[in-house]
Amino acid sequence: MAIYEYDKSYGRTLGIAYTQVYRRLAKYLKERDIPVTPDQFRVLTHLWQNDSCSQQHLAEGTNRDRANVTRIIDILEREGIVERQPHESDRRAFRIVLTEKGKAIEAEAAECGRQAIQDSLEGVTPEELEVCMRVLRKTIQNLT
Amino acid sequence: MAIYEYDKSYGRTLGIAYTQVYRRLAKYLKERDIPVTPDQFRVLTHLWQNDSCSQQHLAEGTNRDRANVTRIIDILEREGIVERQPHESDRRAFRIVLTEKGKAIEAEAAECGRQAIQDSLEGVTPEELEVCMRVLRKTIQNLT
DNA sequence: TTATATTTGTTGCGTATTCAACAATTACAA
DNA sequence: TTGTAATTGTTGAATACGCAACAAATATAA
Repeated sequence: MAIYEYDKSYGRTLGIAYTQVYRRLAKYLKERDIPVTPDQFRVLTHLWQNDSCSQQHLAEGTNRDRANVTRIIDILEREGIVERQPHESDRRAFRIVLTEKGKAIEAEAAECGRQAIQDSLEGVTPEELEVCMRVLRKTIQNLT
Repeated sequence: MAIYEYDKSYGRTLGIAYTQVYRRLAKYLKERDIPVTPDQFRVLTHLWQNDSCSQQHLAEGTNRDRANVTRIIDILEREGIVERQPHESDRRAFRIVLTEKGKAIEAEAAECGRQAIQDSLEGVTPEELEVCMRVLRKTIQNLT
């Protein structure tokens, strides 16, 4: 069997590219003293676009499981960034709402995200990016 | 400010695509009763191509830090898949070597990897994949 | 209405990840 | 050669992730 170059495979390249973007985002957030990790950022983006949704909804929207969301909300709540409020009609669920602090963070945190992505795409043409995004979306679709 | 669609960004799409491939690989490994996680798989691929290297070398080759490699090697050693052997000329370092079991796993595990990638790329043309890989490599280069 | 199934969130467990600090060893410069 | 760097691996702490099991609440079927 010919040697398979694992480290040049699609899966590996994808993994390393993602990790690098993740670390860059973490770096920018830390530099600006925004007390949020990239994973928490992911949950927050969903809330910025969709405030006061349930943890279940957050889990679906961030491609994670409920247990995970429980713990991330625990931390965000401890940091005073979100609050758990009772759901009006379903006593199993919470409504996760942004606090003022949580809302105030958005502009700067979003700038970190934009900057990380901009860094990562330097020298890439819009056409190349379009094809790349299409492939990534296709991958997601194929595996979902 | 216009609403920024975080969930359609390059960073998010990259993250979700990677997670999906990761989960698919985990699924295939589990189905075949290969006692290795995708993260351990990553370390193993490096050893299959480059046996008996140091943990530092493994960390560089897998885009992780040394602490991480220490713990993954702990697990792989406990599972009887690799062994720590003393380095001939540097008493700080180990040589990580595959056991027979570690070598025997390769064929089947590699098949899991290939299958996961094949699943993820169904319907993607070679030309599209080429562009996508170029963008991903560029991202890695930009952020390294 | 009542019994059963499903949904929502939580918790335990094992693994993964980064950061910072540390000891032992090695490399290097004065 | 001796004192200072740097390197290698380890550990602790905090966060993250997926899976399985669980209780409480809700939905649904008999």
